[in-house]
Amino acid sequence: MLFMIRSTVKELFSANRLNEDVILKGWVRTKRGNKRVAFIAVNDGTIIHSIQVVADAEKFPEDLLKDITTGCSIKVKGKLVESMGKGQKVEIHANELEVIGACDPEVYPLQKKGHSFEFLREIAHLRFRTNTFGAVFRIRHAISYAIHKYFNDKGFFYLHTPIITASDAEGAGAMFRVTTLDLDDIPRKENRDIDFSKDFFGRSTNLTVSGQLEGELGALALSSVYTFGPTFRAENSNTPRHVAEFWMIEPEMAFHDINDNMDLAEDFLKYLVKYALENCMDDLEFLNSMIDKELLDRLHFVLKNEFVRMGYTEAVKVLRESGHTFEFPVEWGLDLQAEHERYLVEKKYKKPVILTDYPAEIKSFYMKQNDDNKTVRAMDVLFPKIGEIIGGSQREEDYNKLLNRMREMNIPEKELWWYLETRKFGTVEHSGFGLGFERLLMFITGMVNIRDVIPFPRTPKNAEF
RNA sequence: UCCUCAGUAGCUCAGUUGGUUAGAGCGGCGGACUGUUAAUCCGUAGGUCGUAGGUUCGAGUCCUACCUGGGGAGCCA
Repeated sequence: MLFMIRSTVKELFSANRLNEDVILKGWVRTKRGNKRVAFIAVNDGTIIHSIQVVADAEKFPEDLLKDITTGCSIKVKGKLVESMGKGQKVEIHANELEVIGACDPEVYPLQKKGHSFEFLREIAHLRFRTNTFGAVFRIRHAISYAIHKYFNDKGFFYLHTPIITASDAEGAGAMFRVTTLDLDDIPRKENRDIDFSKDFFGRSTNLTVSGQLEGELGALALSSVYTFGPTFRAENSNTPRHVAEFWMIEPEMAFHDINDNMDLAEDFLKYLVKYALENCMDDLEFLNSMIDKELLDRLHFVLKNEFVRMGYTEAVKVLRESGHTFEFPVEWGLDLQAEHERYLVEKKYKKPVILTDYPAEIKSFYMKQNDDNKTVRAMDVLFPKIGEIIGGSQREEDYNKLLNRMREMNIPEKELWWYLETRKFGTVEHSGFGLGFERLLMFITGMVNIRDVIPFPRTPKNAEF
């Protein structure tokens, strides 16, 4: 054997390489043993499982074995053999060992034992090396891929909507300003207003809070498009379900009404859950055993059951007749509170619920107005434990109705002239929704804090790493 | 932003009505053990008690402000 390439742990466990000489590189999770033999668990992140490397003490200098500590990176050359011990089928009997990068155990923060997620957030640069976060981020990748696959297979086009936007008209939340102005010497107009004509784009700009409006432009030519990109909200939100920078998937479809929209949302979510079950079982089983014993049951349950679909008006009726005492009032015209949504999803129906046809006053200007002149074709998908995972609607395609609504809600029509023009030139019925990628991941992984499903969470007062 | 709980060793926590030298488990280190699985057993080091003020003879403990984190609410994905 003149030349050998490194094998990953995943390959060693899946391919039939028994009794072959192999090279392994990875990071040491634990080392056990005695004077005669050392057992080294090596993980390279390709799979949740670590592989056991067995080193006979007599074959290696004492100092070398001493340097192999939790966290260090090593190269192992040896033979893949059936394990003599219980707990693993195969292991590597080492012939050569080399420490690639040492790791001082006095200061290395990760221990063999479990750590709190709060602590691991403070060492986000190292938490990838834990079983839990390895699993979460492998799943995050798999679901990202599945999203593209789903839409591609359905004939959707991936549309890149802008990250920097000049429109702050949508009202989806507070925005982060993008500027190159000198903050120590801000140019002012005569009336003391900031003179944005001196700014990079010659106008005020922000980070996007949604690609929807631009997505609609694409859909009204390409039929079906989707976006999948970063989204920014400068809200001072401090909850386990909010981050300032997150990833959102926003499909937008021409010739689709609200029912088509709901069908797509349900099919899409189920596809992604199914994809996880079919492709990430190792990681899901780990999460199920260590994080959330009901995770797999819940995933299967969502697949098996149809989502409940009901109108806002009916939901209000159900809540009022429930006999349940709520802290906040339930009354037609008021927005539903978290406790109300939770009652419907977790107590009453015990499955995902899609609510539609909300009062116009509590929803966005672009939603299609119903004939009752009171409600709009909004659609919220509510999930157990997570709450609103999708928000969407059929869009108002009637130019005059849209314009009137914008005036009523003080949306600056001049800034959105391009949005209005699509209703002037060959308008069609269309719909879409926004899925919070991290919220979906919370559901699929069982993680209860959104900061633990995104590699580097951005929250108020925290932009470390 | 509001409500609420918390901050003590590397980690997770205990610390009584304020009282003398602040404890445990885990992890680390040293040793024992012929194949271990979160190994086990013996030994050992390790602390500006979140920060700044204040009350008191005396503060980890009480008070005030601030910082950070958790949970709940709002905003929403």
